[in-house]
Amino acid sequence: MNDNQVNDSKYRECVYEIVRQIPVGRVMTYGQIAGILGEGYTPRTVGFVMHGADTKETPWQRVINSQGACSTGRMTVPVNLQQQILEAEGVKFNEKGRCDLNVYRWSPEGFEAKEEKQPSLFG
DNA sequence: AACTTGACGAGGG
DNA sequence: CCCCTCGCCAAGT
Repeated sequence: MNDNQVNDSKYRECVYEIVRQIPVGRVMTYGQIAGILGEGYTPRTVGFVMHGADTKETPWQRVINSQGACSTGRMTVPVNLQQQILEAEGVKFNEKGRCDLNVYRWSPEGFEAKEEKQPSLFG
């Protein structure tokens, strides 16, 4: 019996599912993922869940904070490792360690609707 | 069962 | 623009 423990990590799986869909050169914020999952999910918990992500199966580096910066801080990984990986994927960071979310922020299909300019439906 | 911690976000000064 | 505070919820002790 070793396949029943997967059922317990259902909460985390939802987060990983979205993160794995982030294409190369793109990023998402913790709050954005929390907003998509909604029920019981908050930026705080998403970050906590991401902390347990598999570095070989989940592109954890593509998840950054709302400021467009890496929040890893002084975690188990070397300083700014996340930023280094993203830069290798094509994401540009400024000297403040922040990138332009208006350019790199990505959303899964069905959740990108936010500023859809209606082509003058009646005029 | 209760308290504390944590890869966050928004608001106020 | 930077710093501080409150809210938010899961997991560890």
